[in-house]
Amino acid sequence: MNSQNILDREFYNRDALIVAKELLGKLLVHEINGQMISLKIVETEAYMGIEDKAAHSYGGRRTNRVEVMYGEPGFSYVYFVYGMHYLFNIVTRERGNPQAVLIRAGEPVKGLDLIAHNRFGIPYEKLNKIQLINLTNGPGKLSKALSITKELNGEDLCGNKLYVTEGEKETFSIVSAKRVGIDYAEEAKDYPWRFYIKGNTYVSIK
DNA sequence: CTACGGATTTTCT
DNA sequence: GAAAATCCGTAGT
Repeated sequence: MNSQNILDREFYNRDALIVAKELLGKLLVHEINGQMISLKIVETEAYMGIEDKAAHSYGGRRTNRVEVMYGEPGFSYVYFVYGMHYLFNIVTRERGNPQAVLIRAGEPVKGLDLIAHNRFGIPYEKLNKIQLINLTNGPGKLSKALSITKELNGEDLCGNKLYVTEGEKETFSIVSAKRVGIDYAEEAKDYPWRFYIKGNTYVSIK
C-alpha cells in the first residue's frame, strides 16, 4: 500500500554480504491480480560473484542463465534447479559486478490463503502443524508459495509488482552460518555467508 | 530424532 | 551426458 518505503536501487548497490544481512526482517511482497502476498525475510545467502567459487558467476562465467547477475542491482535472478524448483535471488552491486543474494526462507505475513493454496492446494485454516512450518522454510518452497517462476527472472524490484519494503521495526540477533548445497565450491563451501534471524521458526536449517 | 534415495528437467560441457 | 544454490517420503534408531 505505502510505496514510500519500497527499498530503492541504492539499497541493493552494495556488497551481497551487506545486503544479505540488511534484508533480514524486511517484507518481500508479490502483487498478483490485485491480491497481495507478503512474507518477512528470515534467511538469506550472499553470493559474491567473480571470486566466489559457489557463485554461478564465478570466474566471470557468463551464460544466458546468469546474464541478469551482470546487470543493474535490484533486479531478480530466478533460476531452475534439480528439475523442479525455482530459486529467487536479488542482484546486488553495479553493472558488471555479478553478485546476488539468495532469499532462502520467510515467515508468511499476508495472503495466507494464497500461500497455502500455492503450496498445498488447501485453505490456510486446514493446514496441519507440519504443513504450517513447511510453507516457506526453504528457497524452493518460498518461490512456490509466492508464485515466483522463470517469468519473473529479470524483474525490477524497484517497481510495484515484486518488491521489498522496510517492514516492521524490530530487534533480533543475526546468526552467520555455512551456505547450503554448495559442496562443489571447495574452500568457499565453508564461508559463513548464510544469515538468519536467531530463533525464527521458518529458518530452513538451524 | 536422523539418514537416505528418488523425483525431474534445465543448463552447461 | 552429468550435475544441479532442493524437497519429500520412507525407513531406521
